[in-house]
Amino acid sequence: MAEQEARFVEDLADMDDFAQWYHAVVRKADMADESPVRGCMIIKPYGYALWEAIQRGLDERIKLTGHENLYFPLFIPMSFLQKEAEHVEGFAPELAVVTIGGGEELTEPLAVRPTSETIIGHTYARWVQSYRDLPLLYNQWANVVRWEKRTRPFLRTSEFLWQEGHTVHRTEEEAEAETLKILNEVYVDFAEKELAIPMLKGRKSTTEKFAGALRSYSMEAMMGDGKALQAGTSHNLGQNFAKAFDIQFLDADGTRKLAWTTSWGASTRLIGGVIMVHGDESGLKLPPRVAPIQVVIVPIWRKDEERALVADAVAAVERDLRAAGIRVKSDWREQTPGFKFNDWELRGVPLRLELGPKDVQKDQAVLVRRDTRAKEFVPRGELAARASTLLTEIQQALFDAALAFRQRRTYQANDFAELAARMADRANLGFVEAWWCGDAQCEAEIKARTQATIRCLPFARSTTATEGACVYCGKPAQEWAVFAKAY
RNA sequence: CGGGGUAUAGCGCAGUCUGGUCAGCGCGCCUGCUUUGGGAGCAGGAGGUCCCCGGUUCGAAUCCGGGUACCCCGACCA
Repeated sequence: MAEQEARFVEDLADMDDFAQWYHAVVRKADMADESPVRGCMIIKPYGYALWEAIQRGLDERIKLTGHENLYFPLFIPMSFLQKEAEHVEGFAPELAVVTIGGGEELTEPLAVRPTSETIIGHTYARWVQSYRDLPLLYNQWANVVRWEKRTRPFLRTSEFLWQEGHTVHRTEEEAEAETLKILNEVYVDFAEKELAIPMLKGRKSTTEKFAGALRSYSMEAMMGDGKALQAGTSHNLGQNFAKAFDIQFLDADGTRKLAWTTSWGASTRLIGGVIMVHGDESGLKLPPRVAPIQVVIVPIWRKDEERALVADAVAAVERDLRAAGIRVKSDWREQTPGFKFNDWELRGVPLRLELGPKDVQKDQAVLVRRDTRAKEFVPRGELAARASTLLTEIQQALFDAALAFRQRRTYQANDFAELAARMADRANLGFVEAWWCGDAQCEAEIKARTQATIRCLPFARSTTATEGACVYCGKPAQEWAVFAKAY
């Protein structure tokens, strides 16, 4: 028995080997499967249900902030990508290109979209005539393809699912406001409230910004191994794409003006984030608000009469919970309760409800939290209310735990030696805040020597000083930067 | 794309060095009985182009050549 248990959890127990643990969770929790195509994954129902929850949460916010959904084609003429110099340089190395269609060589190769700024820019140029047409606030849910050198399930796949928003504005201020609104009111709000992942918000350094953007902003999350995950980006594209695709409008003053555009995206990578932020040695821990199953009912019985008795009680409880808006599932598989307990913990279901003959007798049920494993006996009539309360508490507890972890693993460095030491301490890896002179050279050398990149120049600084010495060169610096190793 | 590792049943593996009763084990799966409040037991059973293509040989999971995919470490990126 002990041996079996050891064998069952062997891959998960060793969280020190985080990469191994991650792969094991993805597979054992039935989130995804491998595909025959390099770098592409099959998202299984349980993983896809989580993605659907993410889509719902983001889509709702995207629409609340005034955007509409539409859809552009998968293929983009190669010439479109070449119109914005920085953009093509950034994406050319990872393009998949179609050269044959219907058995015949195409006159112009078609890129499988790595992102849609170009084809959308081309189209927006026709849609925008007057300042009265602005702003254009559109979003699309799509798949994109980037031929990545190294892939990992959810975190980096050759094909991935995402939403990409593309907007056009009359003024620079309006475009900047849009960019920040998306970051704050859509991405961070969703990630923190629904995924229970605390986010660090900030601006990207020039090196790290989107290819073709004027300024990029991102939200960065700390994973369980202390590495950073860029979880959502919002770009102020300035007039770069408007110039490249000739998006102009006649303004109220009678002059033709170049428009200002933005783009922003969040992807299936968020699923990887949920796994790596909340998971533990028993597997996944899903935030209740996005968990495909919020309460799993494990019925317990010995004899047939008991089973019938329990079945009635389970059906009634299931109805109650469903009526309270809780996503519930009863597990009637022919397995022992112990097996099911472990199985659902592995899948990260926030609350387990045990119901056996003894409970039917006492008109109660047992509720067990996934996060703390705290167990309580609850009278039948109070189950739905208590479950709702617990789900809310778990949601908050997951966020609090993640925030506490990030705070514990966030350091400051005064000089390069301190920064390097932090990045070398694998067991306590995390974010390091430090002054940076703004020189890309310093940024590059830090990266070469420590693997750490500037995740962002955070909006909220943990120092009141406005100036310091660059962590690398020691020269006067005004930028407060967050360094980390990243996925 | 460089360096390292791996590919044998759904999963995890042994066998490969030294070619020939070598198609094996555990878990899982199916059937039956007994079980069921923290990963059940016994009995019987099903399941494999040994990743693919080519070569060497009387004979290849095993040796040689070439692919493909996955994992790890880098460089590149949501």
